[in-house]
Amino acid sequence: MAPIDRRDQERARRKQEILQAARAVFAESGFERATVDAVARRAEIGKGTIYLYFENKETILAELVLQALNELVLRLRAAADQCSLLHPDQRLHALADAYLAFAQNAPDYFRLLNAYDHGSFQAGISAGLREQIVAESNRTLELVAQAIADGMALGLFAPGDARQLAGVIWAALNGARALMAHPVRREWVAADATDLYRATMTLCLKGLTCPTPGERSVP
Amino acid sequence: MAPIDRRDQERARRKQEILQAARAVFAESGFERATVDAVARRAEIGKGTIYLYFENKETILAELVLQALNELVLRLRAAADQCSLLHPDQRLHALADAYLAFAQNAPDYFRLLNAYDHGSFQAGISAGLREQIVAESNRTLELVAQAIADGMALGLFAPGDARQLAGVIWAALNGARALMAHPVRREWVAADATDLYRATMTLCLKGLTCPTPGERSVP
Amino acid sequence: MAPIDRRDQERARRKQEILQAARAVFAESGFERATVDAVARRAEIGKGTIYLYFENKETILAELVLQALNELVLRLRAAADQCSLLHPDQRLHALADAYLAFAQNAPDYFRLLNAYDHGSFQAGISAGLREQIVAESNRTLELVAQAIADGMALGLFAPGDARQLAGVIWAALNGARALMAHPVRREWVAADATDLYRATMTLCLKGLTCPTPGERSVP
Amino acid sequence: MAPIDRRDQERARRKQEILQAARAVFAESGFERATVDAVARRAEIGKGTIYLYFENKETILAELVLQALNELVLRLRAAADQCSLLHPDQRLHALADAYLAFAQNAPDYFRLLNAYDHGSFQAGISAGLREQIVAESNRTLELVAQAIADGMALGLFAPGDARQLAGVIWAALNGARALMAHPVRREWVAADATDLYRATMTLCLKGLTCPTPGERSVP
DNA sequence: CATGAATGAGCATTCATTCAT
DNA sequence: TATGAATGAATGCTCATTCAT
Repeated sequence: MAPIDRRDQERARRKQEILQAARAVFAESGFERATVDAVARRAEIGKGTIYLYFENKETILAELVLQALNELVLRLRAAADQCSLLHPDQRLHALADAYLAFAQNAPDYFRLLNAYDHGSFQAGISAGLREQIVAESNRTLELVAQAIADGMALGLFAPGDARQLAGVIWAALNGARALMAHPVRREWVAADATDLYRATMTLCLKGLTCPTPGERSVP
Repeated sequence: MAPIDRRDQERARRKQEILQAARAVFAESGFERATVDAVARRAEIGKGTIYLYFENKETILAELVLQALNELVLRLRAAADQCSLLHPDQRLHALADAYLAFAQNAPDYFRLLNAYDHGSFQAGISAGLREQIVAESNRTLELVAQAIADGMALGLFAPGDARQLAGVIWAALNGARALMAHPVRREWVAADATDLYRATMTLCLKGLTCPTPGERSVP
Repeated sequence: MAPIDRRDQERARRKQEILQAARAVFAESGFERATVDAVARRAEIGKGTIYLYFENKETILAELVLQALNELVLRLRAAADQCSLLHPDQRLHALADAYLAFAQNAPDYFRLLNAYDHGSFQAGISAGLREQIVAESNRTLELVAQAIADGMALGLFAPGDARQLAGVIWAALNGARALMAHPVRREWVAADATDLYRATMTLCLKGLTCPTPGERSVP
Repeated sequence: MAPIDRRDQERARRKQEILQAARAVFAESGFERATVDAVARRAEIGKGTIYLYFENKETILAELVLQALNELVLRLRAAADQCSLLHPDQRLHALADAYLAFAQNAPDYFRLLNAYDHGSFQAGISAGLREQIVAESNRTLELVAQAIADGMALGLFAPGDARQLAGVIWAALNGARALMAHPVRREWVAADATDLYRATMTLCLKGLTCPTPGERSVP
């Protein structure tokens, strides 16, 4: 291993350390309230060091978001692949479950995704990074759209605009998750978060599904 | 009218002026970036005066949120009342439309609702105010739940947990709106925001509806 | 005296206090090294207060420079007026002496003038302020040019471009002052600063003067 | 050539490379704003390496200043030598022209000289270096003083303190150059920089010169 | 010798909140 | 009651210098 390799590796490791520290700090205090100082303290490095690895506070967030999206897409793809031969219903359920699992297992990443979606970070983030995030973000929707399109092709789902329906379903899942993230509303609904989430997917699938020919053609 | 009344009235009017100024300023710059100074300038009063009417910058937000919720509930109730005798399907569609209309006609209030939901404002807001907000917020869900319960009672919707389903539907609508608020995703979905929103409600209703007896009992 | 007047007066007084504190601090450490904190401490006020009176650190410098120039022009004009009826030679000597006196009595102001001339403060200073400074700065040269023009009109000085000669003389005086400001060079020249300064003016005047007709036409 | 010599040579070359890089960077951004990082990048070496060759950022400036002075003295001496047999008037003109040429051909060096004169770099620069700079700086004045002394000895200039007059003339030239370096004042004077500079020298020489005996003793 | 990663003091500026008038 | 001047803690970011490799 050449020394250059070692140095690059070391550099990448350090960057990861900072990112993980930032992930924790941002999750704790929210991006706006979090300070670079706090990130540095968490990473046990000097404040200036952070600026050797990142242009900006905002760039740290963006890189974290990209990382989160990578992880999410990975999980979604794994779920989709595993169910590629099954009924699209099941594939969609699997995608929904993977999404929920991600939100539950990596809640830090999840908050970050939301924070990035909400805030307006046009300045400070390089165009390339922004594009990567958009691309990766779209990939999640594409996996859902593919499952729907497959279902339509098989005549299991009523024909329609797969992308639009993917949007609807993804939005519904997201909404359900957001709803249940609020303790107050969770209390009002008086249901388990996972149950409500599953109910959402079930409801959507019921709306999506073609009445089966067998049920229709009563002699 | 006693002088005390007059004074109270004056005081209430002043408070409203500040709130409306804050509403405009918060909408323009976002809550975090908005400054109390800007609110005072907008309201054409002294900065210190604001603190005679509000404990905090956060309290201003909270009172605005309460106002926004009041307005929303008013609209939703109006929509529900107008459709109280019609098919619950139509009542739910009317609620959804009223919600969307609110988001479009009072975008300032809407941003505020989201900002409040997102931020973590535990400190600085009095418990009483927080409770009022929670109560008013729940009222929106109750209207939806009522429509669903009525539909179930009439045998039009499959029996189930009305609150849970209200949560699901409300969440789906909210998710749809949030999805289409993002230019990037709107582009990907390639659909009109209102269309997707309606499609969401339609999908949910399809999932909710009992197959009609008439359709079933084919002789 | 209306309260508004009093408030304005108070405000102006405060501004002056800050300016005088800044004058001292800038003179001590130089503009670049001086910190706003130090100015605040010197003025015995909070750091934020400074920004109620000035946009910028640079604006403080600019206002000080304007003040310095006002003072300088005042002194030069007084000197010129007092000698308006005498020989232009004497008026120019008076202007030079006034300039030197200013440099010696208000050395803080003088350093500031130099600092401003040297630094590049395009940003941060309002256009209006910049223009005022330029105008006031030119006024000093105009007084010199006027004296020269008068001397030419009287046939005492050889005819020529009064503005150019004013530039030459002013530059020479300035150079002399700058030279003697350096201890090292003062030592080398081994002359009193004031003597060298006067010698400069004398030399210039000798170069300027027309040989008097009476001395030439010896029968 | 011993290996030690080679090493010394190599070291000197390296030092020169750094100095030339610093010269460019300082000229571009000014000494205060320039960063050691930028110098290192320009010199295509590591940042730490610079500190193997120089104690300080300030020392780099000082060594550059010494180099600039060496170059200036070289040029002045060449000009003086070439005119050593001519009328002292011409020698002084030649010195002035050489000075102006230096300012125009090596503006980087010139800015550095001014920056050094202006800033207060007592700390950080070794006493020895400071002394060298003083010595070399004085050498320029000595060349002027010599020309004046020669003129006095020949009876061409009125007798007087040659050093003092050298100071006056040098200061005048310097002032003229500084005046014309300012766009605003150049505009006011409405003259070509070189013309004004020459006019300054001419004026000084006129003030210096003895009325020629032939002109006086008209019978 | 050469490197460049790491450091942390330092800076200009902002802003929610207080309080004397 | 209304005001707005005053405050100072807090923030993101820079950069000369050091030091382990």
